[in-house]
Amino acid sequence: MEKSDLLKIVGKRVQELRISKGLTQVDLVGKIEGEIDTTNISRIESGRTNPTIFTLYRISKALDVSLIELLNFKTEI
Amino acid sequence: MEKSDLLKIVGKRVQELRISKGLTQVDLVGKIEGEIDTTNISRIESGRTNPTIFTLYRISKALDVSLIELLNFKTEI
DNA sequence: TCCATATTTGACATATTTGACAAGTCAAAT
DNA sequence: ATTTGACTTGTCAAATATGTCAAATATGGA
Repeated sequence: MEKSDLLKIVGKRVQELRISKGLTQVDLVGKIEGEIDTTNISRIESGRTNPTIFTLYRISKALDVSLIELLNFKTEI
Repeated sequence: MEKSDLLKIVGKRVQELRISKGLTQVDLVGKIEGEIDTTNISRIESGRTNPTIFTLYRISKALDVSLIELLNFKTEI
């Protein structure tokens, strides 16, 4: 699988979870430990950046799911 | 959870899978698509670096497991 | 429409991953 | 003791993730 396709899938999953929790990007940023910005959330959700595992971990915690759940895509990759 | 703890868990999981497949780091690098170096495998396995999701994905493919399986730790995180 | 909120995008600086190579460590075998 | 294999560690440069701010664009409601 292409890098860009992987990043799109990851991003869509983040967005899907965020919206299902009724959170805006601003809300999500407010719940994330440490520094982060809607800029980065936007870039991750749109697949424009290749996030590190720790960044994804922090996002998963803010979304009240485990990292494994965050990465549990519908598509098998 | 601390960043360093997360990275150690991820690294141990990579190492555990690699060894269970009877591969050396050199073997693994040989199976990974695209450029990579045993230096990075070593750093990831020891938790000294915070790999991107795409790097972990490439490693998972070389280990013949899905990304989700690679990140399926014993410890719930 | 207008207004407020939400998101995206660009520009820039900083931090860190990654790739590459060299050198070091360590254990095992001969 | 030397060699061999596996892994670690250091350094360097390049690419890129991240952080920050500002501006532009989209979205939805009154």
